Amino acid sequence: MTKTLVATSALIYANGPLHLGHMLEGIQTDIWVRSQKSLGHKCLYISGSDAHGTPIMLTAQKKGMDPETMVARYHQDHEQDFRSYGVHFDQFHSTHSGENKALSESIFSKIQANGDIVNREITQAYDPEENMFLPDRFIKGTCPKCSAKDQYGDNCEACGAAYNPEDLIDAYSAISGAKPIEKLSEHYFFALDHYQDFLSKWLRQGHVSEPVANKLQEWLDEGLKAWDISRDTPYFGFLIPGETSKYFYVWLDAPIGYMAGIEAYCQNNEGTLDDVFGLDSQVGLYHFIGKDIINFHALFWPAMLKSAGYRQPSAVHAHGFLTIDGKKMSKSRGTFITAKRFAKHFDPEQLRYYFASKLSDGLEDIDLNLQDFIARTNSDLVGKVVNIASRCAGFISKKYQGQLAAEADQPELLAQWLAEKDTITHFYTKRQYQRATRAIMAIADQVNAYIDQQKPWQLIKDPEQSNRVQSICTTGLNGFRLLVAYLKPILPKMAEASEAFLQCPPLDFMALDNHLLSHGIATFEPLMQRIDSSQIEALLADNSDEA
RNA sequence: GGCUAUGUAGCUCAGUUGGUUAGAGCGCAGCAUUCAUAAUGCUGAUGUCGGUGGUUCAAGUCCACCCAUAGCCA
Repeated sequence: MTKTLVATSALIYANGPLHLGHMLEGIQTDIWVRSQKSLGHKCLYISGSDAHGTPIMLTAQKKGMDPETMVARYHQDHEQDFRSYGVHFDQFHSTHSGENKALSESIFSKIQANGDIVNREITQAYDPEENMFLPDRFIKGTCPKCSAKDQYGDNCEACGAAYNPEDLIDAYSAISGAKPIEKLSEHYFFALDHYQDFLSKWLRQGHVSEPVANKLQEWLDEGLKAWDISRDTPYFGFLIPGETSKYFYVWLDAPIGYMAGIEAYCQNNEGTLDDVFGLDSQVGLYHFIGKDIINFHALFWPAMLKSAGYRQPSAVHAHGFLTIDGKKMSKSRGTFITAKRFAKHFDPEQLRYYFASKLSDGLEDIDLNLQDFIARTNSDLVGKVVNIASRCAGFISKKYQGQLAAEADQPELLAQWLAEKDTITHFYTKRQYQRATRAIMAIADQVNAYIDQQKPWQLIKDPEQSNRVQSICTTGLNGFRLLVAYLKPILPKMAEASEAFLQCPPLDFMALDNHLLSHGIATFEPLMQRIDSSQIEALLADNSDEA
């Protein structure tokens, strides 16, 4: 049955270059979308720029440009980086867009009309020199627990303690250095507590995995509280209707950005936003996110949608973080690698395969172990898969004018490898890419073992055995064709090159049943480069990243 | 500090509802092979399953506590 699906990955905060952690999510989602398309489903991939908030405003100030200009620049830069990694969006939109402004305002008023907006005065730290309220992370000071200096307002990096900014000793503004004062302001709150019962049920209906539900259970156990959705000027964002100095908090309009992206897609193509978000929608809606923003996507967002009269996501899929050689990505430790720098030294498809070989449907962090990355690429892709084409193609080109035999030797083997398709596509759908790659490599091992048993390089010496050699290589190359088809969601570029080599139509999961027989192929050319360890040294020595 | 996860061979990871001698790939050792981007095949070695107690006829798998790591705490 053909389904209509929409997948999103988290909108990218538009104040810096893309790094490999962003790529992990983009690649995970892209592989899923490609696999679903290959299965014949209609599947859209929506993402975009997250353009608002204090950090964007301040970064732009520091760079001496308008936030609009900076956001537009990173928007283009990010989409380009994703493209170079084969991550293809049906719509890469922005939260700083007309669609998003209209939707944010309309959702706010629906929520308000539903009685879920409350106003309350709160006290907040205020920078008297910059004349602005300070978010927690822009207040620094001495940790009240361990006395470490220059710690952020929410937690201490030295001892790990969590506290409130007012607990800091000798607090100062990270922007001006001034001592913050307390100031009153009226804020808008979304009455999340009205959705306590709704969310308790929703979380246990399979929309999130059990570990995620357990995590969010903490919030429910403590009792949900109203969520502050407004910020005072100066702020880069959308003004709250009827206000002149109060804006929507960035996390209010960020998830609405998914809707804006879909609406923009519909305007350029077909359908309406309501097809996806209407209460009777049958479209599968899947959010791929990192584990740090689970609360926004699996508590606040479903509640907002409920209040505003929309459907909820079919599922929220959270993944872990990327570490590099076991360490957190961090600029100071030199383990921060931008997408651009990595792509200068490696074929991005190699990273796609490496990530796939380690990704599961769980929350565990993924480690990019650079030595392991070499081993995986060289042994799986070059040594196993591409090697099959390489070792069969020579015979076919030199001895048979590039023609495959009319019949495969041992067709039952091909049937067996083809029968693995359902298992493999199931793993893709379940986001168990590690299992998918294992299943695929197990087939590659079988194809290589088969060729080894048949020893075409010995048979070729006997003219009587010529037809057998041709049909053995035909079996080998058809095995290769299936392997490439199975890998195509992960390696779209290598698959295209292989299609050109095999001179066959696009290798979709839906179109694999007919093997290539009495069929001409092109001359073999290397489809994937082996990695040399000197490339890692070059990557680590390269300091060309944007400051 | 509280909570949620994670901790299995040198490396990266599987281990279903507890059940015979704990698995895979890479790496390593030996053999075979030379068609292939020094690729492939066969054989083999390797683990106090983070620690300590406990439940059980039986625990990597359940329980308690401890240690380490990560994330979250509106």
